[in-house]
Amino acid sequence: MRWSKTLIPTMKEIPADAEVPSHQLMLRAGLIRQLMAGSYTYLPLGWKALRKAEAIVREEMEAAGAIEIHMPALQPIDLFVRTGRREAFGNVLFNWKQRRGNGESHFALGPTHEEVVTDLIAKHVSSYRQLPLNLFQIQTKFRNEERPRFGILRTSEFLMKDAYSFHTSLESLNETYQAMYRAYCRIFARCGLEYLPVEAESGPIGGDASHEFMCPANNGEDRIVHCRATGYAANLERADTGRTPPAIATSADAKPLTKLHTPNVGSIEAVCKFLKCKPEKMVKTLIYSADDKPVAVLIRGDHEANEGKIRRALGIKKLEMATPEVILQVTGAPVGFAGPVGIKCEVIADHDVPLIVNAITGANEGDHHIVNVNVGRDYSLTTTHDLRNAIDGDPSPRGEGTLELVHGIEIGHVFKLGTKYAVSLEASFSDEKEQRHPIIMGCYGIGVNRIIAALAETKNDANGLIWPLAVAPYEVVVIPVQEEQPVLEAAESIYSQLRQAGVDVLLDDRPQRAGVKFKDADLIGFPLRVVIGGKGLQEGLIELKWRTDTAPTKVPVAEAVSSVLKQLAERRVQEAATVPA
RNA sequence: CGGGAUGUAGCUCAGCCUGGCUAGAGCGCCUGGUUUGGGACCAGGAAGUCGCAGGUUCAAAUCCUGUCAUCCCGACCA
Repeated sequence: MRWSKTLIPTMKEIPADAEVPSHQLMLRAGLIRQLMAGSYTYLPLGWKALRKAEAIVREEMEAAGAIEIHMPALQPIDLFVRTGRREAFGNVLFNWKQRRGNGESHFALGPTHEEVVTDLIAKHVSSYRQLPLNLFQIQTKFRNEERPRFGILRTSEFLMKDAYSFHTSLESLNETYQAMYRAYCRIFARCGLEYLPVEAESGPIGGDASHEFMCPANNGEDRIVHCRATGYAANLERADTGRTPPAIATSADAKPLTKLHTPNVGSIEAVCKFLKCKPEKMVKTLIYSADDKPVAVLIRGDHEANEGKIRRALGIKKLEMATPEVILQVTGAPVGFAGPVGIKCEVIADHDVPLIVNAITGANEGDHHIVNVNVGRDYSLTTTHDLRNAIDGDPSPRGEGTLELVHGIEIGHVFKLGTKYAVSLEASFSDEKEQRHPIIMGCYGIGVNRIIAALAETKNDANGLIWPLAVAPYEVVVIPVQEEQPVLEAAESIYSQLRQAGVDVLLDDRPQRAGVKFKDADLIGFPLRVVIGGKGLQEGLIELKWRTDTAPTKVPVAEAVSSVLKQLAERRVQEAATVPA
């Protein structure tokens, strides 16, 4: 392609609306333009990169045994009603009624396709002989995000690869799950992304039923926990800590219990300010309603409670914050003054709570707190649990090393669904003995746009983007640096030979000064730059420079094309070396 | 949906507080010339319903009310 024949609107200045690096750089490099909040046009360069990522995804899915189909984005709302997801999605589901014939139809735009694909299978698969089956598509998804954000990191319309597998047994599901997991690792590695598979909140099956693939990035929306020593990685919601129950004993330094008047001072923050103390000296007493029974959960003042862990520790299903009436009933005080001393309900505590010597807690009396609260003397615990979110420096659950909290961009998710959709949409199979069973499912998603966004976010320097060869909008840019005949002819010749050799090459044929072309090439981040200039030509040399290198190498004009081909081949081998088997 | 900020040329912004000339600058764009290896220079030029609507006023980019849009924080996110 010739630069003068395509549309590459680069920008010198940073658009005021763009805050995160990927958004700024993709706009400046002329990859995308915004239409409205959460909707972006992919310009030629952005579209090329996206399509290359899409092609890699497709290749690996097919290699892993998935079969491509294409389902409609336009769907009947009825399917979502049947699975209960009309409620679950709420306003996120784009849906509207429209006249059709004499009646009115209620449509939805697909936010994902579990319903459509399960309906398809329900109608066309009835025997165990037809399973397992793994279907995928690469298609635009629509979600009415309450708040689109960060350029193309969170949009209301995005390209998703979604795969759905169907099985007669958990063993078969696990086999496909593993195959998808491996395919995902290969996809992200081939795209040149740093990625971390993390344990995510489990689905209905439990255990290791769900993994998210995260790209560590400062501006990622997700928080993940990672242990470098053991490789343990998990979503913050899910992450265990390696802490163990401490000895529960009253400290020798325990001071006398004292009640203080703290008028209208309810929150941890307010109490700390009022009593001039640190949050880690406080015990947060959260009153929950656990399967409709009140429970007090004790957490250190500076920690965050983790409701999933609380639910598991109590062995219950339904957990919600107690109402003010229930709180008044068990504590005798309004919200904000609960404490473990003399409380009238079951109490469970996080491991760190009994370690606080002379703690500060609510007094179970309006407008009062008590200080110098100590376990054993003032309240009792028989054991403790892991009930809070992990923090930096916690021990790893795998026994060695410490946890580190990092931000990540979610680029993929693999999930064991079980029979949830099969049951509600009546997808079942007959086994060898003519017994009917619901089909067991798995689902596997990749945000294709997010591959590009995550690359832009993490692979850049002060001059611009740095693309890996595999998804770069063009692999090579050829730059004639003067408007002189011999220079232009040499550039044209190298360009057409590279094209014939199958290289994805762009010729910067704009009548611009060298500086402008160099700045643009760096900003866009073409992996390899070929520069043809008057001085060099007189010596019979042209320049090759990788975006990742600081200095160019010079090669004879006659060897220009073969050198480029050789170096590209070498780079491809290098990039391939990072891809797991 | 709660809180905050911003809307003036394709981009970045000034002007607004304290109303008053034909609404400005830099970049980009067009024409001509000089230049030509890291975002050149000179001369000339095109480009704006000052987000939109209403109000106050002799007079509104500027003041008031409403509204729309965008961005950020939070809530939400199968």
